[in-house]
Amino acid sequence: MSEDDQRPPERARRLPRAVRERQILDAAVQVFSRHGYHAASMDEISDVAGVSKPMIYTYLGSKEDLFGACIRREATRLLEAIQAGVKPDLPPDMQLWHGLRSFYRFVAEYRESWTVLHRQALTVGGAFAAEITDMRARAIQLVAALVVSAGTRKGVGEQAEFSGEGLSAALVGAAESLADWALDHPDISDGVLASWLMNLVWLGFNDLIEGQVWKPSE
Amino acid sequence: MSEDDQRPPERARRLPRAVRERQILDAAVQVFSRHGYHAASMDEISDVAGVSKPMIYTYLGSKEDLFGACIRREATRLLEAIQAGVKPDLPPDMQLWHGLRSFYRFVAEYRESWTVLHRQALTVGGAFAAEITDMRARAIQLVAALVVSAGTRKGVGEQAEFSGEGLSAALVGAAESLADWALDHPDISDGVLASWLMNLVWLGFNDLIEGQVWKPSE
DNA sequence: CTCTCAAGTTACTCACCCGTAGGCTACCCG
DNA sequence: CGGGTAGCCTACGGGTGAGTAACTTGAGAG
Repeated sequence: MSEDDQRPPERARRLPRAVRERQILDAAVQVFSRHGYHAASMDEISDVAGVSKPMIYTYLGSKEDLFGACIRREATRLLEAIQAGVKPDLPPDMQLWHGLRSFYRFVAEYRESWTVLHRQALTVGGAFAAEITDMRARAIQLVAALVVSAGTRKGVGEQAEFSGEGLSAALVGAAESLADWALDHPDISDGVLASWLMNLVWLGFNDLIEGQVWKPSE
Repeated sequence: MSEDDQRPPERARRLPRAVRERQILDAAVQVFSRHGYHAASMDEISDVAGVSKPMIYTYLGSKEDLFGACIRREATRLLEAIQAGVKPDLPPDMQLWHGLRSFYRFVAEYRESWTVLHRQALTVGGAFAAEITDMRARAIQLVAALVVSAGTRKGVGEQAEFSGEGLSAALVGAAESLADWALDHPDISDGVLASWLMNLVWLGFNDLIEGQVWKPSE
């Protein structure tokens, strides 16, 4: 084949460091999201990245360092995507709605990022788990701020039936779970997903701060 | 030490197979819940179980078999715990409430079981992930049945703002997430946790089937 | 008392995979 | 043109952990 003389240098060529680093991180996110931290091998990552293994070590450091770099990049992306969608001067419910829409848009577009952050990051243990847990805690407190803001606006404080933090944890969990569900139902738009959640949660929450309470009827 | 002559046979002794199998499974759940599937080593499990490694292989098979046995035992326990608490002839909301209470009671009592099922099982991939996903799907459909039952009772079918399956996925996620949160707040009783969720979700859901709808206000 | 079989162990093999040593080649600058 | 440096690779060391072979010991049956 005379083409073979022309084509073989197709792979690799010399590229600047920054580009390689991005390729490696992309490959790493992909492989980590598929297999999880421990089952992912550096060989596979280097293979997917189209680069030899020592490149990874010289550019990004050890496996743990690499995973950390993935986590941080994807976490930053997610947070920026959400913050870009939120409008701080709207009322709490509209803020929440816009945040949710941005969130679902992100998950749909970067599902591997979401998988790594949501499922795999916790299984490593140690520093990363703490980092992720921390980020999630910040998200919860952000939501809690909205909830409490809406609550005090109506003159309701902490009560037996009402724990801002607990409810926010539940709400964030509901959002995450619905995100997972949506991965299997790509035809549902982010607006619809956000609306479902608003209807489920915000209406119930509104009742609560209006003084209406559900009690076991027995 | 003359006691050493009496005490050394304290570890191990000869025990019937069934007892050893339980010890091994207990140890495996403990270790898997701490480290996850891949990071857990058979040596550590055998050590915790107070048994040598070949015992595990003769009784429970390979590492994957062992993990499967753990998953199945804990999943069965969880389902039985929930079913034991539920009263089928009550109205939907009360059924849900009792189910939730049993669930939170189980999580508090067997937190390692919950960790293995919720966090670790999905990271193995392949058959187990499918099994767990399946079980979770059954839970969601069970909840969906309750939700739809309550909905049709009031004469509401599927609408744009209303997908029984989606809402149930969100609800189950909220319950799971609140369970994780509750692990860090052991002073909150299962009744309170269940009540929070009922207030958040059921009230909102009630509004929904009454025709009240949240809409973006812009 | 001894024969047999289940309970249990030590000590090994083998594969996999993280991390690195050392060398090669293209591009740039004087 | 010739060095220097940044991009890039092949090939290996070494450690860890799954799974096994082959041995030992106790307890009950005849």
